[in-house]
Amino acid sequence: MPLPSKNQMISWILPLLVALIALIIYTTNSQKPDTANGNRNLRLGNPSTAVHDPAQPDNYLIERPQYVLSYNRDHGTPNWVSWRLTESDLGDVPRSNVFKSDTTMLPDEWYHVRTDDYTGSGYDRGHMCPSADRSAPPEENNQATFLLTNILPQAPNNNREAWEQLESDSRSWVRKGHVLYVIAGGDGDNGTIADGKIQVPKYTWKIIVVMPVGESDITKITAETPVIAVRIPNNLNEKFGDWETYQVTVAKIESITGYHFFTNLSSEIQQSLKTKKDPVPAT
DNA sequence: CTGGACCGC
DNA sequence: GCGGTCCAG
Repeated sequence: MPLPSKNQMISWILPLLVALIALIIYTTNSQKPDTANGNRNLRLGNPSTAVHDPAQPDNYLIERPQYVLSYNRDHGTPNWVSWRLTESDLGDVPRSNVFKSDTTMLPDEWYHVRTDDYTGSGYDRGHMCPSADRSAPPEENNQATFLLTNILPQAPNNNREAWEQLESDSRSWVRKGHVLYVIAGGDGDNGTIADGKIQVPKYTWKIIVVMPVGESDITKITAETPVIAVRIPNNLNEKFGDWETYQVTVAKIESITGYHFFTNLSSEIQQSLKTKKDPVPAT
């Protein structure tokens, strides 16, 4: 058997080396996800300084191309979910409708909330980043919104009425050319479901920064940029009004949650955005 | 996966 | 009617 030529050696070793290096880069990156500020969904700041570190199980950063969130292991829900919404996020991908445990982003030994945990609870599997906000191809965008780390138990009348109407109006603003920076979550204690594995929040809240038409760069945000914030009761059998009924200041949500929003903006602009209640943009 | 329900526009 | 949110089987 003749010795392999130099060329044959290279044809074997080179791909092997490339594969090895790629594997090293891949594993290194999956342990250290993109820095939070580089993700388009978290440009305004990280409200609870969440980190992707199992030592902080109740403020555990999960970054996806579709949204970024802080997960609370002991609540089985996100603390908050943050995403950017633009016209190019809206498309024709059908609603996946398949709620799934998040098996890729949580430490193996943590409890992984299952779709069955919500069945018969009386609460909806309430999307924070909505399905319809991630309807542009590929399908993974929509499927990602059905991961249960993006879900919290939401009273049906909250989810399907006031909350849904605000989501729908938001998409209407986006179709008129506005880019939105959105962050949503729950606060308070309305008991638990699934034998205590999932905490039900007493309120759901949402903050929306409405960018000038055609702008997505946060340096274009001024003290006059509209901000819409709501905090909606999450009680079964609550009688709900229009979402405008529930408008609050961002300062109110900060004082209740202890989070700090808009930390990537100047303190002057923060002060303005947090203390005003803006009129509702035209839909 | 399908079919059925709700709601608001 | 439609499009959005779900549910149960």
